[in-house]
Amino acid sequence: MRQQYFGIPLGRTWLGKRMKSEETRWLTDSEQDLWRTLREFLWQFPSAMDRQMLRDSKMQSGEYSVLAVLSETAEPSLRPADVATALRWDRSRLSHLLRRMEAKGLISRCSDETDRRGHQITLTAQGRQTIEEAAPSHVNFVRETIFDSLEPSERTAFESALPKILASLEQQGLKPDGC
Amino acid sequence: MRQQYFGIPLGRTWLGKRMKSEETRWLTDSEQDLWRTLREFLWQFPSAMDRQMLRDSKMQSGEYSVLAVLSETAEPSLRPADVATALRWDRSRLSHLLRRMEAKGLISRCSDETDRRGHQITLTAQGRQTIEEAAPSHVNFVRETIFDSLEPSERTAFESALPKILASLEQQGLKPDGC
DNA sequence: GAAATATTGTTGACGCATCAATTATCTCCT
DNA sequence: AGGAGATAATTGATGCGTCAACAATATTTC
Repeated sequence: MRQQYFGIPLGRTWLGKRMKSEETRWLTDSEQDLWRTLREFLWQFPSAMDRQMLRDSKMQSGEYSVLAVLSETAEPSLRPADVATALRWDRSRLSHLLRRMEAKGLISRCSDETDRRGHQITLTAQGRQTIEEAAPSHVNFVRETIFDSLEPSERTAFESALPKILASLEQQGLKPDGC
Repeated sequence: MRQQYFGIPLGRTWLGKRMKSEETRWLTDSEQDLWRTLREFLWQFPSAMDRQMLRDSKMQSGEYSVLAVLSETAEPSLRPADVATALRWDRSRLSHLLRRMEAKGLISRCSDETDRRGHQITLTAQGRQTIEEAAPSHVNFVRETIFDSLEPSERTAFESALPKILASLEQQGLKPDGC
């Protein structure tokens, strides 16, 4: 049988002397099928969502996320660290994005008087209008591609499985810097 | 109730006159919960996988994919278009990556005599060694984070649900250029 | 209260993905 | 045969994410 490195390596014929097959639990054929599908989903879905948002709202999905966090909070303004925590982003990525969003007029920054290391981020009127206009087509995309595709039992399975996968990611110690 | 733009907009109070609420099927509370979790998964998983591969194999996951396709084929060499089709990538992305991989010595390119527009891509000995060494830790990561987290019923649900989601993405007409 | 340490946020460099434009070659059609 | 259009692959410009390094300010510790 031919080696299968892509889905995930299957064949063991190539295993050299320095590697014992007991050390690795290779994927079965059906596990490989699922992995290939999942990998395609992980690639295609965010890519399609970005394209939809750029087409319909002239926006990147990261900007939408920031606007959403700002619009949902009860506070009049938030600090970058709060937004970063809410989105589980590292601070550097957020800082770059906030600079671009400020240049576009979607948010405004002013210095925080209580903690002068930080800033206060505020949604501008234009920022609020932007997300209000972008929201309907976005929810439409998510509903049509995700929720309309899922049977109730499948949805339940997603609800129970995804948090477990996320928890196992935590254990891997592979988080980015700022989280 | 406060607006929920992130998970996906929930509130309708902000809906202005130019937009009728009937036009958009907003998400319910429990749908929003799932969407937030899915969104985090879509972000965290590829990011953690990239970090694992960079840490353990000094490689980007895209390079792994290309090496895998080349190593799995029965042909001695492939054309870029074949690799692009297998991975569902656009040709431009692949072209840039192949240039970098050739510079690293992972693959070699020579011109195709039967169709002189194209090239033949071949896995070098170093390229084969690289993927063989990278494979065990990669499969380990996938098994520990995905398969060890899934109950049999959840796995079945993923197997039936993901292809349906992918099919609905196709219908959206949001594919990149080269696909 | 002062020094050590932690935290907040920014910046610049770099690698990668994406898009539009381009070149070279092939195929089809008359 | 010859020209129109399709296809293979590359290139350059641009924007974003990541990382390491840094500056400014808070907090902790003794």
